[in-house]
Amino acid sequence: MNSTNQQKSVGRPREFEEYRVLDAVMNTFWNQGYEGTSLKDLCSATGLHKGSLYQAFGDKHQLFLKSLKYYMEQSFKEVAASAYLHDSPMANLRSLINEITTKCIEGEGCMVVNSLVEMAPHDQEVKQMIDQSYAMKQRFLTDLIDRAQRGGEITIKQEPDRLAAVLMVTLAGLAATVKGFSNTDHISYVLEDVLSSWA
Amino acid sequence: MNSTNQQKSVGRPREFEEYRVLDAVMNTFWNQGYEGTSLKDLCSATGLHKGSLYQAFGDKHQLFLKSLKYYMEQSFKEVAASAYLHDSPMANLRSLINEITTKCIEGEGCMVVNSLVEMAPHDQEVKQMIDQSYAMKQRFLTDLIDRAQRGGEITIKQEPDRLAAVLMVTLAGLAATVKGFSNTDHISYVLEDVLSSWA
DNA sequence: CACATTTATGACCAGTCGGTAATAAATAAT
DNA sequence: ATTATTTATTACCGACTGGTCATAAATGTG
Repeated sequence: MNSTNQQKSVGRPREFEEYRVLDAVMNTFWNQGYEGTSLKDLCSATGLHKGSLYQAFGDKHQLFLKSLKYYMEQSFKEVAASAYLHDSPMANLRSLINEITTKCIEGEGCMVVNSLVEMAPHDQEVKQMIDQSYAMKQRFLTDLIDRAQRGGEITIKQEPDRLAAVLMVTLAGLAATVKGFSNTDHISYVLEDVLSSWA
Repeated sequence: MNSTNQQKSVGRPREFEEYRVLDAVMNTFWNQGYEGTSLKDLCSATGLHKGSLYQAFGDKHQLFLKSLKYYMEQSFKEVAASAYLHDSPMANLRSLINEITTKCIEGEGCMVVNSLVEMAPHDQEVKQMIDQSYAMKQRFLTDLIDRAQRGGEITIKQEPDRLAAVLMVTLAGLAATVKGFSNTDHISYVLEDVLSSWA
């Protein structure tokens, strides 16, 4: 009901902003992984005591799920805008892919891919969240590719959803590969090379 | 000096075969990760007590490094043979990639990619091991691609090492993506699609 | 003011963590 | 048989794990 931060409710008021805490938690899980992050880590990252964390967000696992959801929403917002800058679908696809690549290199990977690798096989909830996010992104790419194909900007004859799958897998590979490279120059061309092979 | 398992040394003889233990350890780390695996897990996987593990292989981290090295050697041996079956470089490349894809789906991922994602950013030794393995595989692919290009089987005009980088990244992506798919049908065509876009 | 309600804090819990050390057992050398 | 050497087993360690709970503090309400 209260979409703003105004809280007229009874009781002692919160001393933290939820999104800030979620952001700190997200960053910690992002670069330490789930098992590699202790509640102590989360407390020092957020400045909260674990009692407060539990009361506000639930246990470690729920906290992780919420921070992963937060990551998915934020990163999608940040990046999707790049797909509406130009008139040509292919130009939009290129700038979208470029933006993802840049963010991926800056952030030294992607929390979704990290979670996919670490948790998906043993955590049904994480797997489902990633599944949904994957499907949405796949559709997003398929649509762009389809339009680029119809417009003749992509000449390769292959179903749009299969091309989109190639992009999705390559992007996942980028997120993994970036973690082992000090010099990311060589890696930043990979997605461009894939796209240019479709022209 | 003793390349066989014969041990004429003094003292109580070992009751386990080193490679069996390493194999069990490898499998445990492979599908639970480093942080997700406890010494207790390793003991029940190997049937050894932790005292024995420590004496024979060192601490958890050393044990991990040894099992990762074991994985790299074994998996490379298993797969590289596929690249010498045919006369045509492109056919060899295809069967190599197919073999890797199959193994990756069967094993539900790749221990190197898992370790890359989980550990490389915070573990210099793991990072170096992966770096070396990456470089070797990259050269292996570059050589195959170069020959396929000279023979006219690959018509796309792009430096072989850049095409090899595309394959490496896509393979890493496959290893990550496989972890989230119950139905791996859609995913098994991705590498084929990449290769066919080069023809 | 007293009260209900919510949050913040820190003490506390049993269980597990990685790792060590003492001891027992099994072998070869003497 | 005794000894040296290596391995197997077990007990043990302090530190940390995720999680809970009692209490104190801060607010709105009556």
